[in-house]
Amino acid sequence: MRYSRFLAPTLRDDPADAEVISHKLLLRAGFIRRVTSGVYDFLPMGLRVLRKIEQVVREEMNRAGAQELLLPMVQPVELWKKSKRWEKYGPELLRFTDRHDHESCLGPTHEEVICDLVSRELRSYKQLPMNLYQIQSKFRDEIRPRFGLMRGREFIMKDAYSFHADEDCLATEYQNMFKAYNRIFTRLGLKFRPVEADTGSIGGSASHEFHVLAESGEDLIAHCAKCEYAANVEMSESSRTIPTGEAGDITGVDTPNITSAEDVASFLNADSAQLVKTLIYRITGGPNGGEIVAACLRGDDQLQEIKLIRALGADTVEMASDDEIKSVGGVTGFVGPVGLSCKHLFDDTLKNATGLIAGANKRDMHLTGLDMDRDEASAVFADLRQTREGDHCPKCDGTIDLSRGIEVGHIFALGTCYSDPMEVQFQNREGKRTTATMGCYGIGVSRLMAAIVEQCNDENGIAWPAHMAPFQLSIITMGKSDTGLEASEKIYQELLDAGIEVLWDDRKERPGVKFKDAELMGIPVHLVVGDRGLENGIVEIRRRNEEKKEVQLGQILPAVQDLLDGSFA
RNA sequence: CGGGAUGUAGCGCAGCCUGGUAGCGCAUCUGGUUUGGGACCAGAGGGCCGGGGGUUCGAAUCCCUCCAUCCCGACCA
Repeated sequence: MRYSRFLAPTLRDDPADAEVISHKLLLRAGFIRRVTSGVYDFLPMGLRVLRKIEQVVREEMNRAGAQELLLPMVQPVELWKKSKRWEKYGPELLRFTDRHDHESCLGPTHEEVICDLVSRELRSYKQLPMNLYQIQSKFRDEIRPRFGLMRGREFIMKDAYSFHADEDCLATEYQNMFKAYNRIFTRLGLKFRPVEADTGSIGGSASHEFHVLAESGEDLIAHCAKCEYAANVEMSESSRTIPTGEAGDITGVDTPNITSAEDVASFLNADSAQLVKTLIYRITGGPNGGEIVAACLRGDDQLQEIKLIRALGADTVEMASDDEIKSVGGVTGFVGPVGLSCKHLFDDTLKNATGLIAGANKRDMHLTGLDMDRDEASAVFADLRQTREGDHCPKCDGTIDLSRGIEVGHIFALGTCYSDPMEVQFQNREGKRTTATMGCYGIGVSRLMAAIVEQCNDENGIAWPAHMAPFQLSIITMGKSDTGLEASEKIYQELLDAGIEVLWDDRKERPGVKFKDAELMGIPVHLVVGDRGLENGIVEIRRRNEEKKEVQLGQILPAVQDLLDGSFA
């Protein structure tokens, strides 16, 4: 490709509204442009990288025995009503009505459509197992799109769906996909970690997320420093050492205008772990919607809302208003479990605890000497607290570290939660109609592009792993004499004929501009053709950010191939 | 949807407080000089100052309102 004819508009300054490095660099290097909130153009340069990522994903999925197909983006209301998700999915599902007054939606995921297809074609257990995947645009009307490609509303996803005659077969395929995902992210040159995950709104039994480790990640990952244990903090189990409190009688103490756990603890000269923090929530979705509940934790722990939601069997929860707190007998700032009329859940760390301090549900007063076994004998316990750095690993005697991660893949063992309502059935060996068991497996392809940049960048721009770069090599023609252009053209043709992806910077720009752009775009090998070298029959070649080497004109191809091979090491 | 910030040329910004009819750098176009790491000189094009309403003789500037964008929270690949 000749740069003078190529749409690759680079910017000298970071766009002001880009926050994370991948967003800045992808905009600056001319890979993407924003069209509207959470929706992007992929320019020629960006598409080249996207295609390479897709190709790695495709190769590994095929190798793992999955088969590619392509499902529609527009999906009819009937399928979503059948799965009950037309009601459940919420505003992220973009719905619209066509000229015939028929309701449809843009696919945020494809369980409905694939189940519909498979239910019509599947007859016998002999056709199973079957794993079908596609690489396609998805649309989710996200509340807050951000960070460029990291969280778009329209994005490109690889989604795979497997169908099985029984749970054992699903478990085997789940492991197969787990391994395939490890190969994919390894080939993409990423530092990543598979973690145990919440099954979330998709539903199902087992689930792992694959996280690229990066400071800009939106998720928190708890992982053991010693063993393989790793989990999203939304569900990570861990324990902590807690000082035991002195047993005693319940006593009311004045705590004028002192409300926060830390302030009460220091006022009473106690450890904030001895405080019971009581948070009042309203269940906002699910069968028990509207109910007010209390969650009680150690004063120095944070509530993990996802855990609360799971413990309650709710869909969503919200912090209760002051009026709602009052309605269950609480006083904002001085809420405690004693005397609250709503259902309350205690964190596991409060089991058998003695000498606790809690709000008295009276203004300016707390209770001391609370004893769980004596005063809350019928308490219901659950794991509600968020894992903290330094906690004990649930699997070994190691300690837990926290890292930020970008979720780039997610695999689910679904069971029959979709195939059942969607009636994906087959005849088993005994001739009986049986519902297929399912798994589903997603990779955020466009998000991966951003994640790679998050890990692979330096002060000069994007440092693509060589096999992900938009071009393998850039010819940088110096000066303005015709000899330089003519020599460059010959070299360009020679390299193209050898099957090398070449960007020839034939623009009438000064050398500095060309170097800066090639480095910004992350092209791994630069070939510099200048009058000075040509007089002596040589050109210069070098890898991005490395020392240059001189090469005889006749030796260019082998030298280039040598450097390119080296780039894969 | 809550909290915070910002909207002025393709990109980055100044001007706003203290109203007088829009400017700088980069980019673009023309001519010239340059040419081994984001050149220089001269000239040019490009703006309903986010939209609407108000105050005023006069609004980018003050007031109201809507919209958009970005950041922090709930969602997710």
